Amino acid sequence: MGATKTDHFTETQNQIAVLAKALGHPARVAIIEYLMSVDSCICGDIVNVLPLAQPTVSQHLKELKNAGLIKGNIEGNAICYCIDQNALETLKSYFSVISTSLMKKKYSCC
Amino acid sequence: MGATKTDHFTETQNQIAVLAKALGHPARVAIIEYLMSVDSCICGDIVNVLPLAQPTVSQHLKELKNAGLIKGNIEGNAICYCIDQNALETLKSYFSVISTSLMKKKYSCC
DNA sequence: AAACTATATCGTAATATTGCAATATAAAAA
DNA sequence: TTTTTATATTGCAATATTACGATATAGTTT
Repeated sequence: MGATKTDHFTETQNQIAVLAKALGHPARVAIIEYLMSVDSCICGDIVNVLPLAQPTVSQHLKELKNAGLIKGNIEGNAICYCIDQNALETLKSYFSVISTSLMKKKYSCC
Repeated sequence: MGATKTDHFTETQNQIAVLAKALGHPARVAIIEYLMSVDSCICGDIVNVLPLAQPTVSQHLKELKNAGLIKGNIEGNAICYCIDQNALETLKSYFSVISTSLMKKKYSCC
């Protein structure tokens, strides 16, 4: 069918999946890294940095925004995008907990 | 066209995207969480824990394995799956660096 | 106002994902 | 050896994603 059964999973599982899915494309990872590399949020530029056509980049930005990973403000002519710190913090915490917990267990049967 | 332009991005960008994509479905997040919740790696059970049919679960497991997030060993009748610590460590580090770096910048123009 | 700039949306083709019934495989138990 | 148990594979339908040309929108500059 192709439609994800969202309602069968926990809030957290769905939230992590949404964030992870948004980062499940190298272009979108590249966008985040670019937004990191510039000190403040940046208006424009993003299209010129990526090896993709403008509509494609626009679409990727939309997906990042829908997932809550970035925010965008209209700034006159251009649009100012920047990373949503909360979303990144969520991912950091989630994987920190898992990874740390794994190390404590020293579990390695495979 | 629908085919990701993998070759235009960095090694890291592609690696993170592969791992993130694998976690881009709540069922696969749930699988990781279940593997965490049991102390050692577990043979069987996974199908009974998820609200999905056996072939669907099998497919999700395959994707997690292809992405390098889990490992599987044949254990007689059953198969023993467990989390690949390295992959989780990679994700932890990646998001830690970004999140910490963001906090230092205290960048919040949007 | 006309031209330019930055970004979004529409339409569409190619491909990928999700889900499952049916079936295959292979080890274990009877 | 037949049956049971655990998992994988195949085939297929429904849907989603990726990419981009063409076009729209809206602010800026001239």
